[in-house]
Amino acid sequence: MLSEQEQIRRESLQKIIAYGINPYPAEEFKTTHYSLDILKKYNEDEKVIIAGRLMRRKIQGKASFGTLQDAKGRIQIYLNRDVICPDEDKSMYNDVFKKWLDLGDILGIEGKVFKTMVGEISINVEKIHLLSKSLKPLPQPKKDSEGVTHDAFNDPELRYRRRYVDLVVNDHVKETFIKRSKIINSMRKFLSQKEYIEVETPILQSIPGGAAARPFVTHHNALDVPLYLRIANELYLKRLIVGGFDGVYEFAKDFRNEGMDKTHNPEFTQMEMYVAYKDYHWMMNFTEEMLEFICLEVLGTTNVNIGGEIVSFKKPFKRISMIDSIKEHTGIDISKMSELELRKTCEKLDVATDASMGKGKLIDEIFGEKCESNYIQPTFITDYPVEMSPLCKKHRDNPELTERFELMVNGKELANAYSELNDPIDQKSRFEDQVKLAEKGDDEAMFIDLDFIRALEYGMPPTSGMGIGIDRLVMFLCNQASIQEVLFFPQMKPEKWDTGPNKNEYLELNISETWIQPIYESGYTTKEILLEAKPTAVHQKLNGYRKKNKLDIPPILLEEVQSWYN
RNA sequence: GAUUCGUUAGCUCAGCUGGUAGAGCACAUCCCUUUUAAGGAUGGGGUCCUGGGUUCGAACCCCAGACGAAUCACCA
Repeated sequence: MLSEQEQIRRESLQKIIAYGINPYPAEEFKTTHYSLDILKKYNEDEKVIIAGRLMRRKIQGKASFGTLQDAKGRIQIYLNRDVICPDEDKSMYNDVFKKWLDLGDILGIEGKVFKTMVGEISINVEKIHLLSKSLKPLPQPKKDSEGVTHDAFNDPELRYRRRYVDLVVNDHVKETFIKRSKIINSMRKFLSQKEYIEVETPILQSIPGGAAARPFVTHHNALDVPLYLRIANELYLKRLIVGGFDGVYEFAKDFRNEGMDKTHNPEFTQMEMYVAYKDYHWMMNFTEEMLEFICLEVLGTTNVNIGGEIVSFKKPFKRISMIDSIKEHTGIDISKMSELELRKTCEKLDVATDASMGKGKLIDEIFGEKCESNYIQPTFITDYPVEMSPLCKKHRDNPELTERFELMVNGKELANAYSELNDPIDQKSRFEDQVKLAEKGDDEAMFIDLDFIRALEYGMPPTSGMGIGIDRLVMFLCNQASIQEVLFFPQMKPEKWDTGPNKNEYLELNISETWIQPIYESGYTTKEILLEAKPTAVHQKLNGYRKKNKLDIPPILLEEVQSWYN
């Protein structure tokens, strides 16, 4: 059922076609300017051609004002009847513009630049072209002279499901996504300046490796094998290092079949990179250099407002080992503790544990509970317990630790990096430990990837690798608290659509075509629902519907309704 | 997964103690040749998320469900 406004727009569409205008023309429309160009450089009487969406219209007799919104901004247009229609025939203004065009229509405008009496740069329209008719009314937020928005389009569900509307109507949304693009470009520029190679690796993987997470499963028909959407691309990028590239990186969509919240979406973007002959100390320097570069290039400053805190991305960032961090925040030195002592410490600190947790997991819990959220300013946390990191090289000074760092910003993980494990024998035994975890029921334990082991057996140079969450980085640099604000189309439950009546079902009952839609619209959406109702009630409801919608058909007779029930 | 909140016109939202469904913008008609959030006048527009229940009577109370948001838990 169309709303009144939608019906009116469809009627206007018909009138436009009857008048001889194609509402959806095929031809290229050549523009000379963007709105922004005209506003930036005022050239009185300059002839311009622009295209965009009509966002405001104010008709005042023979003159009208409007606002045209294009990809770069908005500009006011002025229409005078006798300028648009210099001849006798005034229908282009009186009918087409005033009656049949609507807010939201895409128009091409030819005219001359001028300033109104109030001094606003505008276009005096000489010719108007309909480029696409809009059949659904847009929300109409208004900004007042103090910059306060009234009637903002701000229902999150509508905004995410109809992002196209959100983008048309909410300027700041577009800005966020433009900035996202700039951040990614800037990172790519930085990596490419180092002469690393941008690569692409499989998204469909038969063994989902490189991280601890539950995968999405799919099936390949021709090969008749299960395939997984990648949870990471780490193992493939390392194979390329084996193959002799010194530096590779990939901007990768990864997929994890886990819970969603304001920092997690089932598909998300990571940039992973691997560089041969480096270690995690080198990678820390590299990471802070890269982030500083991006901030300066995109924002022009290293001071970033994140949720009201000023966070400085000026290098160097603070570095602290996990054990020292725990010492700093709890006053307890856990470095020499046994598993039992750690468990007691957890109890004392009120950190929840369970029996399956090993030494490493216990340490990680303490850190997660007591330390992590304190790191607002960028901080490298280094030297994680070995159980947590099956793909990471053991620490050169302490075999219980690994050469790993995570970069914490605003209490959240932004990046994760290792001195990569390149000892195939050690790697195999770490994978086997994961298999044992899986057998114990850990559904996030890693799969064993024998081909990856084989690759390491051919020899991988010492390498450092790093992954950085692009969505989170964008959230930080755009000061957005929710991942949904930095993804065009965040994951949502599928929308339910009213697909209309199943006609055959009604025809089976000998119901005439003309009454099917009214029956459906009256709430009898299936045969079963209709047959459960009383014929007299249906009869009344249908004639009520006929009257209300002013249907041009005779009222239905009770006998006819009753005949459906026999 | 738990708890809380929300769902009323195209959009943003009111709607008291259960008693005929409201406003602003948008839309339509008429008037108006430079408006600045929205010139003036008049008018049309509703599956009050869905399904049950209570009641003489439900947008409102009760039960179940759908969708969304926040917090927490789980998870990187």
